[in-house]
Amino acid sequence: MGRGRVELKRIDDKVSRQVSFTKRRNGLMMKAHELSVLCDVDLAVFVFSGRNRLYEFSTGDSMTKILNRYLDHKHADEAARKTVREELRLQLTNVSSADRWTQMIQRQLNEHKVQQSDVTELYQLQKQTESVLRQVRTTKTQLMLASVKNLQEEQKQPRHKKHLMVGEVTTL
Amino acid sequence: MGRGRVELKRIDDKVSRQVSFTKRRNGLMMKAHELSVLCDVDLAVFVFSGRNRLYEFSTGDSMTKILNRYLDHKHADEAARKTVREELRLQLTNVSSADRWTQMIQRQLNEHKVQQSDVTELYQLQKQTESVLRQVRTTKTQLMLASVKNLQEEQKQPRHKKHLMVGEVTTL
DNA sequence: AACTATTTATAAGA
DNA sequence: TTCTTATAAATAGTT
Repeated sequence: MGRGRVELKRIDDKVSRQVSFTKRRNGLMMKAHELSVLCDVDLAVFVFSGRNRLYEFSTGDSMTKILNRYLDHKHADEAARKTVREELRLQLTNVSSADRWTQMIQRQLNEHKVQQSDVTELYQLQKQTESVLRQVRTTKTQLMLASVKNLQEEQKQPRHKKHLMVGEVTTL
Repeated sequence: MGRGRVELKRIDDKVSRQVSFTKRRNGLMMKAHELSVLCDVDLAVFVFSGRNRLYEFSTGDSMTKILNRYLDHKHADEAARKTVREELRLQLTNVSSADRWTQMIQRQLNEHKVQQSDVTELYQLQKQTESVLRQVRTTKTQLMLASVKNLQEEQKQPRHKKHLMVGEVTTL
């Protein structure tokens, strides 16, 4: 859909690849949204950029629910994993530390100090919250990438590590 | 991309909806594949049909493995994560100002603890942080609107310390 | 399941 | 980078 014919292989030119990435990523998300609305279905899309950024789209249901649904499909016939899955669902349903954290912050906002502050102060607070958000996103992405890397290595020679350190990602 | 214009709402006719679903689902998967190859990125797409059938695409089938791995390690990491959560909660309890909690969260993220938690949990944290951010923005907007209204009523000159000029509102 | 008339997406160019 | 445009590609309605 452009002036040239598209050959299905990695775009060599870095700039073209980046531009194409942005355009096609937006196109994909739009298509996903249209599909979900027009055909009344649930779906989810994750895209990881080369710069370790996560772009995602999912329908009404939270990503957590969609992932659970996905896992249900994947392991519906694996009895061995049923217990784990149930635990996961319980944990996700229950109030977690993150919930408590949020409630704490919201209480902070609702109580005295912050509401009485002026716009400039709130602007600072917004920036700080955005900063936290970026870190959470980055951490999440790094974790997922670490899983990928670990997986690749494990396919070559099995490890016994229980989990991953983010530091391992840097060599990707 | 067809004879009629597309209106973004659920297709009423069941047959048309099913046909569109098949066509657009295939299109979406194709687009996802092209994006991953052309731009050399990892991605995953899940689509659930109305009959709860799963259609998926992911690069190098890594997403399935990542999620499986996530489940596999859920048990092993549980104990350690619980400790971290409790620690985090205790520290947050003692936080009194917005600055303090922001710094606290950031330190938590920077140290190895939260980074060892799983992706889904971080996703929850992200969503909740976004929720806080929305609340901060709303409060800020309300304050700004109040400031504007105040300015108009006062018909005063240069702003008061806690007020903003109208022109500034749009840039915050 | 094929076929096209059209709309839509996007690769290049400006 | 953002916008414009020529063209390829997707697809809605039809057969």
